[in-house]
Amino acid sequence: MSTGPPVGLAIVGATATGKTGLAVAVARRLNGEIIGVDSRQAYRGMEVGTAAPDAAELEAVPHHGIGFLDAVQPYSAGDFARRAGGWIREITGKGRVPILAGGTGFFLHALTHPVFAEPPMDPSRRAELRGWLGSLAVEKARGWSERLDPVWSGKLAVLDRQRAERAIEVALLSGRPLSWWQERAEPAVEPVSLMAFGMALPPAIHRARIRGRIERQFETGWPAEVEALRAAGVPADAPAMNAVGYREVAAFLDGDTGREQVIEAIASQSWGYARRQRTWFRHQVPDLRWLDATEPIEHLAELVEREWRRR
RNA sequence: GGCGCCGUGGCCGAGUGGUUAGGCAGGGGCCUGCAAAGCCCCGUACUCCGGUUCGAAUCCGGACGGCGCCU
Repeated sequence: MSTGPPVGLAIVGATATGKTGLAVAVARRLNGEIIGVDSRQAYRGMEVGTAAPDAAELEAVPHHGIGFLDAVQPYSAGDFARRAGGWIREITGKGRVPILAGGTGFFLHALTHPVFAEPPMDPSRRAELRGWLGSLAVEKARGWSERLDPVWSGKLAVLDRQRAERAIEVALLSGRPLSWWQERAEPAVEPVSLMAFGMALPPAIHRARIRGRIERQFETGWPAEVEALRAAGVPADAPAMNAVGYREVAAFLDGDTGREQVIEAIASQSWGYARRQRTWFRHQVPDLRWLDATEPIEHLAELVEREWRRR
């Protein structure tokens, strides 16, 4: 992946393919530490719903990037890349092996193919701008984006709202179009080279695992977790709250939908997410070595260990 | 056995002589800081066999299947 000898391992794949377990097993063999590449497990108080590493796993191997943010704090690809860069240096400095594990492909990408160093943008102006943009019709936003940054706006087959707004924001707040920054600005971090493995599962088995996991999550306190987040005053539109299932569990708590129905809905959401992940890894991570995730974890860990040592 | 109603793509469901309904499910894809997010694309189906017609999923007849009622 990227140029140069790999400084660490990456274990990626769609949800519920067993990344966490494999990462821990590999870390034990290689004297490694794990860096969570997960935009939602990064939040505190969402352990159950995001299927974050459990206490035993956290104790067995040092983890970074897991459960360290409040639900209201934003977490972006750039944030991740900067932090991960630091964690990697720290781990490597101890003579240990960094193992990047998780399903947020874009975050990993921001590390191997760094995003540009973003100029500072006034937060209050930004908030104000966002408010205004939110009230715009998509076509309007698209129009502004095209005017402020025709280069960027012409790149995508279809300019969606999120990206149009981003282009407008950067152009207005930084004084330069997004495409300018992308082309000329310094990268946010030094590119990192990793040896990447992907966990793959046949569809039927994968679906069954997803389904089973959701049921387990319900049994191990997902509803209570959502209850606690609400009690803590976390608003429904907090950055962390659009994680798969949280809205559904909230509806369940309110008595709007039955348990079976909610589980069904979450399974369907998760499957859609898993598909997007698969597509991403398939196309965005070159030299990804696919692993048959139906194999026993220790067997896979041994395989990864061998590959790593041979590097 | 008789009478009536119905038979649309994986499912649901409009249409009723000549344009791709639509929804769900499923699949493929995009992605330079909201990424567990956001977004794009993909199915010519009408139970079967005859007939009427320039033309039928749509009309007529029959077969088969389902449902209901009757004897």
